[in-house]
Amino acid sequence: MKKTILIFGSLCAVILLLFQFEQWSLFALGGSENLYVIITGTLFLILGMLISRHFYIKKETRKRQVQKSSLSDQELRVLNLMANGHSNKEIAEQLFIAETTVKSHVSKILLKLDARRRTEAIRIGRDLEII
Amino acid sequence: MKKTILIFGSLCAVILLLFQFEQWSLFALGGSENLYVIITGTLFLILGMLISRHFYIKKETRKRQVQKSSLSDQELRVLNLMANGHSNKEIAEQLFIAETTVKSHVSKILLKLDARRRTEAIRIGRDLEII
DNA sequence: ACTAAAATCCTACTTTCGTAGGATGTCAAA
DNA sequence: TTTGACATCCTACGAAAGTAGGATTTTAGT
Repeated sequence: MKKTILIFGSLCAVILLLFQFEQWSLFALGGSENLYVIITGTLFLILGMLISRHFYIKKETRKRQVQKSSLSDQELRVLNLMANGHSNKEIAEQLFIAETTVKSHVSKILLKLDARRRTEAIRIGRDLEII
Repeated sequence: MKKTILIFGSLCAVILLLFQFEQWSLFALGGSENLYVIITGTLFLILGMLISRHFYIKKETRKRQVQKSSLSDQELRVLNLMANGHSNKEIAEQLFIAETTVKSHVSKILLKLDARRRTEAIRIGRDLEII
């Protein structure tokens, strides 16, 4: 939120500066209106692109709401390995535990995240940004 | 390719029209340079946003064409539904095809992406930015 | 028109995943 | 001390997922 306000404030400042520059250029450039128009237009063009870009980037990274999920540390580790495409067996090997234990963890993850499949759990985990 | 040329041509036409409008407004608005500047700037602003937007969209669609070289349209649809956590049965229902067909598609996806599990295929798809 | 790829469907089979329902041990808070 | 969450492991079963090896029909490119 604060970041948004800062960026918006900066943009307003830039706009004001541009207007200042225009007023100055009115005297400086005198009668050559064409050049003046081109410069002003170009500046606004750049500004427009920056603003557009800003909103596009915002749109992509808008889901920043990190919900503290009820997953334990180990469950989170399992979920991450799952999301990396590992099988229960592989996860067991990497965490030095039995495959049955991994299954227990997975079942609890599905329960806690209200998912019916590991792929759904992964999607939910991504949505909650806990992966 | 032809589409690109058409879009680019259209943009050039728009720019030329804008310049035309500027020349006209020089006479029409007379001494009120401030209003003139604001209008011109705004038009360029909009143009800048449109151009920027155009390139952003292009950037996204360019990645989509990388995918087309490997995965077919339907396979891509299946992969996306998979990534959303759907089962083969659910995917079949959503695409109005048989579950066996979905299995065929999934097998080909795994082959093409060199994955051994659907979760791995999802991860690879994300890495390749085709999801 | 011919051809290659895509899309559709199938049977039969193996493997992996997920559930149900336990048991045991640790460790921290009430 | 009791309670509860966490972590570990198990058997047995059913449900998905994935493989192998077909077949047919559309669709798009040369």
